[in-house]
Amino acid sequence: MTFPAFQQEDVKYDVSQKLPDQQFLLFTTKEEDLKTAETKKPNRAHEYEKENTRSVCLLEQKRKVVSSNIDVPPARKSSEELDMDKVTAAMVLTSLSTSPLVRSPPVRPNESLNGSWKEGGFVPSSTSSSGYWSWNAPSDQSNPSTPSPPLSADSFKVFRTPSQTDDGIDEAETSNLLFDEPIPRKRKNSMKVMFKCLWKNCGKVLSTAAGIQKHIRTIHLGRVGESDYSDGEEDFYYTEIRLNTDSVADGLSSLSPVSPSLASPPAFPTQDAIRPETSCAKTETKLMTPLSRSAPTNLYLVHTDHAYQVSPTHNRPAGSGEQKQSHTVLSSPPRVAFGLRKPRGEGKKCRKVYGMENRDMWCTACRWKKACQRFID
DNA sequence: CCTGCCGGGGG
DNA sequence: CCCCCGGCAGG
Repeated sequence: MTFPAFQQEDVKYDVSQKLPDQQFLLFTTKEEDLKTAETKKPNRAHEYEKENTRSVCLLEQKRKVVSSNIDVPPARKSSEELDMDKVTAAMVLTSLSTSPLVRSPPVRPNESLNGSWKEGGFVPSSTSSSGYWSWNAPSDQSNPSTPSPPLSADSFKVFRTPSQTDDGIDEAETSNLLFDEPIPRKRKNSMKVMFKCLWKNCGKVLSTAAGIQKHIRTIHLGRVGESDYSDGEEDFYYTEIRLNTDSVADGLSSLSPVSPSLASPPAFPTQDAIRPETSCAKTETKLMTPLSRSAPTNLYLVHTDHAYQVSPTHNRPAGSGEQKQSHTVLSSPPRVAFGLRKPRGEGKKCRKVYGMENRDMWCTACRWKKACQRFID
């Protein structure tokens, strides 16, 4: 009698906070559907996938709704963050409008060069719950001053004259060498790496990846309780930017068709692409958003991340690959460059797993003779 | 050989 | 879009 109200309140709050978990519900439900369907109609496997994608979108929307409806509990921000915010916001704007952005070649932790992932494939480590984040969290902690995400400097590759394939390899190697250097000696002074929130109408800029992630997590995703937990989603809503504190020379040099010296991105391939599936992977290892794998691999050749800077409005859904393209561009595709096929996955594929007889159990991609989405290497 | 899957084409 | 499949290329 006296506590009903209290309880209600409690529940309400709980629900909203937990919304993200809805995802699992969706999937679970779907799975059941699938199972029942499986016994009847062939071809549902692929529908399952469709649904899956849809679910993700749904979830996405829900989150947005939640984050805007709920008055997100005052996320705790460090005063540092706040200051950064203001001071840099202006800088960012200026720099954005003045020159093309140049991503700092992120200093890659060795692990990423030969870790559990390779060439765009990313195998979530099963040993730790945070495995999916191997690049993100760790690099952040150990390297507070360096950008962690696979960021890229973008554009110049686009200007390169399409040369033969060997060239690509060459470049990749060169890049790798450069990684060892602390930083591309050319222009590193007075460069500040910041992270900008891409959430609609936000544009917050923080100095650390961790900071921006937390920001997104708490403010936009409405995950307040679990400040540590991260399914990687935040990464979709921020991008790295470089602030030139003293000149514009930077922007110019980046435009120069001949500045391979700069193009020294960590061999950090399409890992982002995996991100979308990260959450799913937890429960459903075999499912992932379409394109997540193949798209990025192809796109990084063409993409200039400007589009994304300007219109951070879109969400990750299907085009997951694109969203993060900005980060991926600079990263030199390991040993593959232009027109070269990607190394070909080696893991089991639908065809092998289910056999020709059960073709209808294959993932859509496999059925279409595309890169398998279910058993990613 | 077999197999993954790109590129391209048809509905 | 969704779907197929020729044919190339790695193993």
